[in-house]
Amino acid sequence: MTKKYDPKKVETKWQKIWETENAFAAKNSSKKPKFYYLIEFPYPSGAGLHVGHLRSYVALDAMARIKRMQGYNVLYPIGWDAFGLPAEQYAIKNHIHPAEAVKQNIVNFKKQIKTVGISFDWDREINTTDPKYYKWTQWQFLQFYKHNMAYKDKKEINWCPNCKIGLSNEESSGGVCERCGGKVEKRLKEQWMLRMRDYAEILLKGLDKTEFIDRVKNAQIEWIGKSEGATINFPIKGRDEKISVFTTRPDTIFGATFIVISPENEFITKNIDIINNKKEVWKYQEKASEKSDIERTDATREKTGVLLEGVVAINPVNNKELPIYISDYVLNDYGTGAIMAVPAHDSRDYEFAKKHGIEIIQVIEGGNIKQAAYEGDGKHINSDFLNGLDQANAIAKIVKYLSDNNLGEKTINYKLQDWVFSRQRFWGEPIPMIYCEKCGWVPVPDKDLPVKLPEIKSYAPTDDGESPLARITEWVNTVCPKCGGKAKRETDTMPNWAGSSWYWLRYMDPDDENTFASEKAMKYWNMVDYYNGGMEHAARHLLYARFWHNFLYNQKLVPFPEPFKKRVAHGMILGPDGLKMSKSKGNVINPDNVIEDVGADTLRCYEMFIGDYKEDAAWTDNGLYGCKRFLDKIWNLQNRLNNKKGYTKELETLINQTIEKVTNDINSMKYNTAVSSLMILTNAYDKEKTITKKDYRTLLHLLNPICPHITEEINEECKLGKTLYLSDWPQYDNNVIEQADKKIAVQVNGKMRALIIVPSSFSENEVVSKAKEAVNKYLLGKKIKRVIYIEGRLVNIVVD
RNA sequence: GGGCGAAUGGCGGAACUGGUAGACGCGUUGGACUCAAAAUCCAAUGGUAGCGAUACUGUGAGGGUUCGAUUCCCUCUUCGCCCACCA
Repeated sequence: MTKKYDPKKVETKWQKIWETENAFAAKNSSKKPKFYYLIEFPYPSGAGLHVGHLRSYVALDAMARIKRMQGYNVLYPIGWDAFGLPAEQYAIKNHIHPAEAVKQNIVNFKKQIKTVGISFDWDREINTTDPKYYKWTQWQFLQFYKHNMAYKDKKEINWCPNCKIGLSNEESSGGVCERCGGKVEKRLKEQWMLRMRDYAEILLKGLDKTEFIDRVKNAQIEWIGKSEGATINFPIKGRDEKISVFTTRPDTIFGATFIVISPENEFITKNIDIINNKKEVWKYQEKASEKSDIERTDATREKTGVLLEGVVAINPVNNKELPIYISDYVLNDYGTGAIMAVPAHDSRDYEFAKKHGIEIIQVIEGGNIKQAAYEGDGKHINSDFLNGLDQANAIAKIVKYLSDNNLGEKTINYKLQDWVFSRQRFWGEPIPMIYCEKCGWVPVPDKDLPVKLPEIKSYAPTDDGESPLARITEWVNTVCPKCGGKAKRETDTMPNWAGSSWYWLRYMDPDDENTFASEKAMKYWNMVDYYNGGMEHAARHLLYARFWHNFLYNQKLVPFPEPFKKRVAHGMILGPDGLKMSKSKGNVINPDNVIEDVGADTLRCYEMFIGDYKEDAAWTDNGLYGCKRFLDKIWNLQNRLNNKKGYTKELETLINQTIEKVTNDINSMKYNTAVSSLMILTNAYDKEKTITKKDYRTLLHLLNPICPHITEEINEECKLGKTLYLSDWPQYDNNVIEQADKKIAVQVNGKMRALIIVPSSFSENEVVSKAKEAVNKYLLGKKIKRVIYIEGRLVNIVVD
């Protein structure tokens, strides 16, 4: 009789072995082919590891373990993305330095991950809050600055009065603060910006070099938001002044009946002296600034606006006078912040025109303009030299006309904005800049990096919105590196996204003190082959990371332009109630408890079996226990071993099929069916009185990537062969699969009527005649019109 | 409003490239073991009719293509995600 299965004992034993032997360390040079798996490194929160984290860690762990057994030099690293608000807020509340809180959380996370037996290369562990790491984040920021890619700009930013923090467009989408959920206001503030917009085209084109899943690619394309059109200049009557508008439909210019500019458009301030209804305009501007983005962008809202009295624009193609309105349906940060309104062919302009009683001129045939704007294609009318042309030809002609006459030009626009890179917070990388009254902004010299965060007592932001660093005069006051005079440090810190915008590079060479990663290491590891993360990061993080990397490439600081070859996304693990797990709902599953209860291998197995990896799936304890029974069954097979060599004849085909299926399924992230096929194989073994050592070992080997502890233990205990993780991954014999008897479905008129089993050597005629025999009673008195034969699968007999 | 995706038993989910629908697991029911329970094992399990072999029906709804449709095409419904007054 075998020993009882004690998961804890088994798992601790093997985890210790892997640690002592440093079993999963990647080598920076090797004759083996390389493979780089990357999971999004976690934020080490106080709540501890989540079963959702583990779903992706285990998934890539299984892939990584197979790849190693297939002879690859695999890099599968982990680290900590530890800057950010939660640690800071925890620190404010508990009067503990965020670094201390982070340190404690990391200890806990690490302990938790280790009990799951993920084959991370712990030698390469990194931490974004470690000065040795953020030295290079700062250094890279200075590269942006030195190449004129970082600039300071006083601009309207999204301001969260609650968090007292400036937010990027992305972080305040919907007019709501991403962190606290509060309403976002507009506020002017000097901010460091990165010229991400300059990289819009590169980021778009770069997607061709990747194999991201379509969902992710679309998210990227959507976010970059490229559109082609024209900029057209509308002169102001009686003034040496003009309004530039951006339009994707320059062909409709003869239908323009008014101009709309955004309430923030600088045209207003510049020309305020000639505006007759200043007060009304100011009032509208004030109201607009109070509105949150969510109110402003609610498309169902009525289109309000104010006419600028005393100012008139001229349509450059026909000299028609056009009134100018300000309205908040025009966005200041897209295009030129001004549009030519063509109510006949744009539904928003149509709505506005109807409300304000403005003329509507149809310039394209089609639709019913009395009822709604017509946005489709058609023959141009009322359009002078464009008459008779369709949209594409009219656009080409008008664009040429505009540029020939110096009235405008072809323009490409992107929704993508420059990256607001400043945060008025303590717990982030200090931006390594010094302000000198004499010299202006001066970068901190490389030799003085990193600019470390000081030890301070209070981490709360100041009420005026300055970083808490601004209060530490001994830290702020410094000397100018250029002239040696008195100067002050920048007190803003970097956003949370900074540290995660290059971390995959540091993994390649985590201990290098002279560079962020040596060229040799980067050339060797090259692109991340497989990058797993959540859909919530498919737009922003991925865009920032690609931008950062492409920039470094353009400065010849990294040897390849795109960081990630393949990006895949996992589904969430939901609570047993089918809702997203959250403390407040009390539906959180703690992995520690699960491991205590059933062991890590069962947890791993269940997380892979729970459902389609790409989709969300709800946790059920019963499903977990099902996996426990599966492992118990495998453990108990130890009693069935015989002394025969090779595979059991009756099992040979199934074993070979299972090797093929498991290998392919795990490689294509179909973990649930991989587990399922191993369950089928186990059930087949269970039906046999005895099995051979080779039968058993192959099953264990195939399960090893998903359940590494129990499989190694049995393999060792029963002396089945070499330690599994050091052995070659099983190969299947295709001949065995092909020579197996074939199950053939027999249909009559497309209806399933019988199932026959035929030797693989049977010819078509033999199969068909056997099939006819099997369904004879359905054929009596019928005339066979046709027989369809699909080799190895089915015979369909078509009768009258 | 736009884009993408999804819809299969009581539940999670399988099904290659158009070829046995419901694998595998859970749950449920019946049985074995037990003084009893747990655990384990065996059997059944889409629906309807039938003692039964079996027949019919069945992948959100309706139509189409095909020898054959969960899979392809058209129309519609519902849900999810992402984007959203982007000119």
